[in-house]
Amino acid sequence: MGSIFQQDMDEYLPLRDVVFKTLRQGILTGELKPGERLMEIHLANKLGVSRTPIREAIRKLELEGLVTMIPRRGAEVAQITEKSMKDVLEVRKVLDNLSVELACERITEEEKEQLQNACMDFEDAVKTGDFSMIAKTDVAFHDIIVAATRNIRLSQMVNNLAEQMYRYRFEYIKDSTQHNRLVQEHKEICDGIISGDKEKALAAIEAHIDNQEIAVLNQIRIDREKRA
Amino acid sequence: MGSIFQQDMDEYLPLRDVVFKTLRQGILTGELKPGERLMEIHLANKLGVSRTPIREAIRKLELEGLVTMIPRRGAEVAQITEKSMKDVLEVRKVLDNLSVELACERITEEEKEQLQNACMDFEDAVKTGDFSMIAKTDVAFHDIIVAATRNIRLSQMVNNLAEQMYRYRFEYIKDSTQHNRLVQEHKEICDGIISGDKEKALAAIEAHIDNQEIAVLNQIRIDREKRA
DNA sequence: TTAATGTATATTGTATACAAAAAGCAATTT
DNA sequence: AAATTGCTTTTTGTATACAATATACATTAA
Repeated sequence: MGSIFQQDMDEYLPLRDVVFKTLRQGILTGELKPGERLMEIHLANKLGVSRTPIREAIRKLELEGLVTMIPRRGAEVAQITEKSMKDVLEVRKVLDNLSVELACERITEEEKEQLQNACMDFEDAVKTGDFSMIAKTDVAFHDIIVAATRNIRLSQMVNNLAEQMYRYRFEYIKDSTQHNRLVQEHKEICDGIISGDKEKALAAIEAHIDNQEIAVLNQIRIDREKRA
Repeated sequence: MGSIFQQDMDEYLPLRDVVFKTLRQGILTGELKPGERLMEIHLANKLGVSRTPIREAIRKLELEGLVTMIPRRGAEVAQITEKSMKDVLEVRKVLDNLSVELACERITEEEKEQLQNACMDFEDAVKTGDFSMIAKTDVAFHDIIVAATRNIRLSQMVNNLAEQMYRYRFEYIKDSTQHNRLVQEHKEICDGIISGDKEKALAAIEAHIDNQEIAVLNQIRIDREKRA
């Protein structure tokens, strides 16, 4: 009994969180472009809520670094510059290394299975060529790794940093010449963690991030040239 | 000319930010205790503002990890557990290492001077025994190091992590048997960075954090025993 | 034409009002 | 005595109203 009620309870989310997720999604997919102003009344009308939840959502996005506040002028979608992305990557490298290291030490047998499956799901998604599926299975794979660290704060921080780059991920994923390499990198990370071979896993994750760095910085330069 | 106007402009802060800083300060100093509920009307009356800025400040504290939200029940000051502190420290270690490493590479001559001065200020503060002065000069010292990394995001993250431990810092600083060691550690970090000797600086910062870890975890156990 | 000024409009900042849910408590029942 | 029910109070969640500021645009003067 009680299943429907329980379900209803679980599904309850304050509007501010719904708005928060919606706006974040919009920023990460590029629907809301860097520099675009986030005007409260406009958003409120669009989402069918009042200004209050909009404002509270913006406060959180502000701390996440996805929007920039200008006092008495409001919020705008944060610009992505080469510098800001290099800053993110500089931190991400050490935190991803830490994640993999801890995951090697702390992963459970159950999670090993999940990781193996996620790795295969990603491979399948790449084969189908469905971009949104590729993106989804990629996130799922990395989520299992950070969860295996047993460190919630680390998970949050790594996710937040990864998020900053999701804004470029579509371009990255669309480049199908990279696909085989991506699958190969995932497999090596997966093998390394499952076999507890830290060195192998670390080398693989480092290569993985380095390649992302090249792709993202390249994309930024392309975007800049387009504008110029 | 225009100096007063300019000053007024600089001093403008939305109430939400004033409230944010006030509440954060309250949490870090322990005036607001872990588990204590943050009731909006009560805080609004106490600070002489309406609920709106209070709510927006709480949204930010939520993302900083200083308050915990319970839907339809409101916010409370986040509990500090041994686990949560170990999580923080695990991340802090690698980010502090990164900070020192980058600072070694990127610090300017001007900053070297500032660092040297900050190091001496800290020594002086310790000699006087003024706790709030010790805390202040300690923060100033570390601020110079993170600023020297030229990585704003890293700075924010390190500061946020350090913040989590400020909640215990007073106990730590009060223990005067530690003072000489603290000064010594600061000196070694300072020397290492100024001379560009990464290994020395890294060894020193690691020892510094390790000692803080011992002190903080110890304090948590003491607090727990008090409660029991 | 450019710069400056004034006015209207749009937008944020803050306060308040109203609705919905949770918590506390007393009366009642078992 | 313990549990349950219903009522009251408190508190959050959301919407709206009002005030202060910034922006845009037209008008005027140099």
